[in-house]
Amino acid sequence: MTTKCEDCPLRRLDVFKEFSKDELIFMDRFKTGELIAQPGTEVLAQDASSTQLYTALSGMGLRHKTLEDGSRQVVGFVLPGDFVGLQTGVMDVMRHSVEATTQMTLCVFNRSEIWSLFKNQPQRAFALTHLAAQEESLLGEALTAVGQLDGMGKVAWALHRFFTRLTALDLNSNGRVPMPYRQQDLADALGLSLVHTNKTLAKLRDKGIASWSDDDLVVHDEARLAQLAHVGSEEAKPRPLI
Amino acid sequence: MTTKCEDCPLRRLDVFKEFSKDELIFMDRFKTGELIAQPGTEVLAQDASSTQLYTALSGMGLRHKTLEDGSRQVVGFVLPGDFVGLQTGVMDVMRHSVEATTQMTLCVFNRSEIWSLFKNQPQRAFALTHLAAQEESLLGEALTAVGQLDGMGKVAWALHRFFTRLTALDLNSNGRVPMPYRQQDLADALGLSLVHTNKTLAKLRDKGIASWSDDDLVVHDEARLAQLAHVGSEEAKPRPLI
DNA sequence: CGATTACTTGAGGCCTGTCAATGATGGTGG
DNA sequence: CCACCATCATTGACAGGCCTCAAGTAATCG
Repeated sequence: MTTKCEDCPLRRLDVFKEFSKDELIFMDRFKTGELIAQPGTEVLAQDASSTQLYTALSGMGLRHKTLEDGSRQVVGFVLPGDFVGLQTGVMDVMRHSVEATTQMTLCVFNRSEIWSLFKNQPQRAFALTHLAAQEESLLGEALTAVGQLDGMGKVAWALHRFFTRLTALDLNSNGRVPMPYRQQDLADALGLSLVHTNKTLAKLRDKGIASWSDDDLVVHDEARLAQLAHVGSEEAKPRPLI
Repeated sequence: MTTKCEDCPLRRLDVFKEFSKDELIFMDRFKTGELIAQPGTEVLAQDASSTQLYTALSGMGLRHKTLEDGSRQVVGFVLPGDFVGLQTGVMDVMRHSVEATTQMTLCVFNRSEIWSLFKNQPQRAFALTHLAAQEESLLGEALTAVGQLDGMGKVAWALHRFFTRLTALDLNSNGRVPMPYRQQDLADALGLSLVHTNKTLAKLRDKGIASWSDDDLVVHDEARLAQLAHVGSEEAKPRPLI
């Protein structure tokens, strides 16, 4: 038994734009099922094409690229509401892998239906493009953090962004959000070594700014964290959900 | 007197997908004029919205983000055929600035017409999304290079990617392509200091692999450059032009 | 011809990577 | 129930790649 789009819990969050009645009906036909991905499972593979596209409904994962020498760049964290598979949807192949770090539930769409979305549901097509632009924006921020900040800045940036995104998803309870990743994942996202990432996290913990352990991130001083991350305080604008 | 889309020189290049007769007619109505941007001019400003979107017709520029402490991250180089303004088109504001480094000619579109594109020209809307996905892919590669490679690798990656893109645009004459940027621009793109970038370029020159001076990049040993950049040899697939 | 911009080169120091060892936890099989 | 193993987090020591500071050259411009 799968969730009907009408009953989708994500849809009610303020971060997501509202659906018209029409859109809801279309989405319900567009959605062909649900996929349960176990932790460690690869949902989409780099350099491969897929006939299916997904929207994360619950659980978390990450996007990463692997170089031939074995090093790995984490290019993003997949949270509920994120669309995955855009690249295979419009360009044939994925340029990065997507893997589940916790158990994930994903809404499944057929790639072959993408065209009908553009042809019959311009609003939904626009939403898809909006998400693509948003993803581009996110990657630009990540590139800026990795390129311009020092170790402390990078780690602070990542924790702050994560905290903000999770808070928008209403997963923040008293300054605590779930963060079910390994330190190695964060290190690979920031271009830092595992050791240095670990020591930097220890500093943030000792200073009483933020502490991350046992899959939970607790932020004690958000202002200080934002300052270290060199980010202002922008509220999240509503984005589409697909 | 502006170029008609039918006569657009870019359209004939193999990198770009072909237009249908219908699309050509639509694009000609969609295009409202041309903008000549002088070197150093800002075409689109970070955190601002614009009523106009552009496709670069000739000349080169760059996209960059500026932090409040003055440091700058170059998030991309704008070449002929590149669409700029997607973010302001679908999300209101730009998250980076776009500036011309040479004189540029840009095709101008009205942002308000974007919706008619989605409503009446699903093929063109799809093309736009394709470009967005491509841009995301490019940023993912840049992030991987900046995050995982050492100084030599980063510089080699940038030169290789630049050389490949310019070659696809048929701007390669005997292993020489125009590269009208400052070393500081490259440094800001790679998260390296100007000094270190300069010394790394000198090494590549001394080894006879590639030399960049006087706004021209000459690649003498593409295979070695690709190896240093940790990239395989993938041919460029045709992409849409808007 | 002074001022400005960009490129080049050397010297010194620190941030960050690498190596290595230890602890903590959880799963597994005897 | 307890060795055994695998994974992940933690900490110290050391080295090196890259940054910063600084000075000098070359080219362009008003």
